[in-house]
Amino acid sequence: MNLSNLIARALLDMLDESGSAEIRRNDFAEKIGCVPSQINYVLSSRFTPEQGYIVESRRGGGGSIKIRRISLDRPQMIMHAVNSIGAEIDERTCGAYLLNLFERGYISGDSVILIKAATNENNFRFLPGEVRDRLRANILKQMLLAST
Amino acid sequence: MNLSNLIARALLDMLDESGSAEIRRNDFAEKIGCVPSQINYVLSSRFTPEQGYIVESRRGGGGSIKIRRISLDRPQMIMHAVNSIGAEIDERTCGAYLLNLFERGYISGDSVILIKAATNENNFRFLPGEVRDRLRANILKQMLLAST
DNA sequence: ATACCTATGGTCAAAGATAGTCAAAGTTAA
DNA sequence: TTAACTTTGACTATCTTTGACCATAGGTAT
Repeated sequence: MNLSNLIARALLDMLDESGSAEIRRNDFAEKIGCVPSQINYVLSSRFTPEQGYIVESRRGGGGSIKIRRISLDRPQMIMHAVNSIGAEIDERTCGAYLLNLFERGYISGDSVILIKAATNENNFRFLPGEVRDRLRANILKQMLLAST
Repeated sequence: MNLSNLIARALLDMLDESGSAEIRRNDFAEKIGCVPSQINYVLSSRFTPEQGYIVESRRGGGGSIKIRRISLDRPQMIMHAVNSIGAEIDERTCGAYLLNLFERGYISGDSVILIKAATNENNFRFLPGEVRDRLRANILKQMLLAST
């Protein structure tokens, strides 16, 4: 494992906790065991806006580097959908959500097919009716959040 | 036996274990006893997509070459997997199936992510333990059959 | 206020570490 | 004999690591 990957991994760990991370370049470099400028290299090669991150920094005494995951258009839309789904959803409504997201270009056709397969009522037939829609909501939300 | 066949044989041996192999070109060439570029020759003459392989590589420090076998009989393989899954499957075993199918090139990385999201134990927490693995097996099988 | 000092982070180019390409030379099989 | 396949190495492309030098913010002495 090369140094840059190590650094990226460490930053990712910090980001996982809250979606943002703040470091002091020199301290962090020393902890990792690299020259400070390598932190810049990693940031510019693996934490670009294209890759979904915003990096801000301040120089001088008390300076630091802040990294945030940004919400592109799509992630925001997905989050909005997930939040609006609620605790239960029936198969019909689930299909409507998927069609809508697909038509607006937020999820791929392949994803729709897979999600429909996962949320199909047939998978749940052996379960009591009361829990099926709740289960479907859980699965749907998880899959939307995971979809590319 | 010429060098290229030797190299191909060595790669095939590595691939047999999991359907994928990773080498560092220079090290591997030295072990075999050939110039590094000959590895490229072997890859481009014997590990093409037409022959059922995907080759990916990365240059620079820490770089490497990855080789994956893809399948020419995906439908059969998927059916075989579906049939061997049985009525119940736990999350761990489910992950193993997915990793195996992915490494052999039967399903895409995107599909793996979606299927894992759908079969995650967290989705089932509110259900009694006895039904979770049965439910997971249903969903997994449906999704495998639906996956591209 | 001004000048200076110190503590940060930023930039860039060179060196290092891999892998890729291509064409010439060698070998083999039809 | 000749066309296809193999082997080699010089040159190229990409990614990583390092360090010298630059820029900026805040504090301190005058």
